[in-house]
Amino acid sequence: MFTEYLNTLSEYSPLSDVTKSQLEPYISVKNLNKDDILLKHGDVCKHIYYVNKGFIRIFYFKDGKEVTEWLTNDKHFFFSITSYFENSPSHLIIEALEDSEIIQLSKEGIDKLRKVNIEIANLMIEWISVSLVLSQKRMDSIQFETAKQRYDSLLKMQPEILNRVPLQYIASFLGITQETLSRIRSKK
Amino acid sequence: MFTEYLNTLSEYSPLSDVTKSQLEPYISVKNLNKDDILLKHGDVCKHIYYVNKGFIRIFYFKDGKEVTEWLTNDKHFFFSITSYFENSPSHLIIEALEDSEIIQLSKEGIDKLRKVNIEIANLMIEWISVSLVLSQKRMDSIQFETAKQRYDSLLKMQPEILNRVPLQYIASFLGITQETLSRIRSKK
DNA sequence: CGAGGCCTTGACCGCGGTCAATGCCCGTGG
DNA sequence: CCACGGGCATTGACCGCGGTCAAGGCCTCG
Repeated sequence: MFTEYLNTLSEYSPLSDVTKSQLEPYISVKNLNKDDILLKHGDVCKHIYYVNKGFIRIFYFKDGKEVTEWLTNDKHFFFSITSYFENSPSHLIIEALEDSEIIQLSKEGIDKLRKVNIEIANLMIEWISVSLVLSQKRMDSIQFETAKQRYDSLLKMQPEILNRVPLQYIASFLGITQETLSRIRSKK
Repeated sequence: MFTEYLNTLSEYSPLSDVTKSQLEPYISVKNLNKDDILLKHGDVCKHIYYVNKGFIRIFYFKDGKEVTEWLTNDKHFFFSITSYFENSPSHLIIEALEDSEIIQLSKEGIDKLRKVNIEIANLMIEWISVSLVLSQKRMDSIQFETAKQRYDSLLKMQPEILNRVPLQYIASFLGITQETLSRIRSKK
C-alpha cells in the first residue's frame, strides 16, 4: 500500500521500512471531482497533502475578492502553512480544478511520530526547509520582478498550466489582475 | 556557560540537560563593533545566530543598490535562509548597526546532532516553522499593504527601531525608497 | 570652514489597478 | 436548430502609488 508515495517521501529524507510501516496508518486517499473543496474556510488544516493526479488551487477571500495563493499539479506536496502550524482556522480554501487524486498524511500522525522517530523528524525538517526557501524566493519575485517577468518565468516553469487553469486564477497567482495579464499576453 | 541562551532555545522546544551539554561545544560568542561584517557576500552561512545585544542588518546588492532584507535587535534569532539550507554562497551580507554581541550555533553541530538527537530535530522543526509562518506573513504584507500601512505596523511592532536604524535602511526593509518613506513621514 | 553623509522636497512618469463596455464561447431550453 | 444567457477574456479610459532623477537643506566631524 502507498509504496510509490512512501518512496517519494524517502527522496526528501531516507526512511527505513519500519518507519514506513509506522506512517501507513496515517495515510489516506481522497478522490475529488472538479470543483470539489478539499479544505473549507474556517477548517483547521490537519494534513499534508500530495497531488497524485490532478490540479489544485489554494485561495482565499480578500475584500470580497478571490486571491489565488498557490496552484499545483501532479506530484507535488502542499498544505495551508499558517493553519497547519498555528492550528488556527484556515483563511485559505483548497479546491480541485480537475478531477484529482490526493494522498493525505495526517498532522496527528506526523506530530505523534516526529517526537519519537528521528527519521520522521528529519523528513519534516527537509520538507519545511524546502518550503521556506521557496517562500523566500517567491517574496523576492513579487517584490522585484515586473508582472511580465513573473508571467514569463511561470510559463517556463509550468508551461502546461495555460491549458489547465483559467487565466483569472493565473493572474491572481501572479499577484496581478485579470486585465493586466490580458494586456501582457496581447503584447507578444 | 550559555545557560541563558540554552534556556531560550528550550522555549522553542524542550531540551534535556544531556542535550544542552551536547550543544555546548558548538556554541560560541562573537563580539562585533558597529559596522563590522558578520557574514560576507560569497561566504556560506554556517551558523544560526542570536542577537544577545545590539542591532543587526541583513542586506544584499540588487543592481548596484543595497536592499535591506531584515533588521533585528536584541533577543532574536536570524540566519541567511537560502545560503544555510542550500549550502550556497550567500548573496546576503550581515552587518552590525551597533556594537553587538552575537551567539552562534554552528550548522555543522546542528546537522550532526539532529540526525541522532530527536530533541534537536524537533527544535529545528519549531524554528523553521516559525520562520515559515513569518515569511508567509511578510509576503502578504508586501503584496497587499500600502507603504504607509507597512510603516505604521513596523512602528507599532518595533517603535525603538526609529532611534537605532537610519531611515534609508528602514525604507529598504519596508520595500520602498528613501524618498517615499520621507514623504510618508512628513504627512502626519 | 568645508566635505560628505543623510534626509527632504519637487517634477515627472510608468506600472498596474479600477470601472465599464464589449467580445467570445458554450451549454441549455424553447 | 437557433436564440439567449452566463462565464470568461479582452480592450479602453482614467488614475494613483511609488519609482527615478536632481537639487537643496542640515549635521557632524576632521
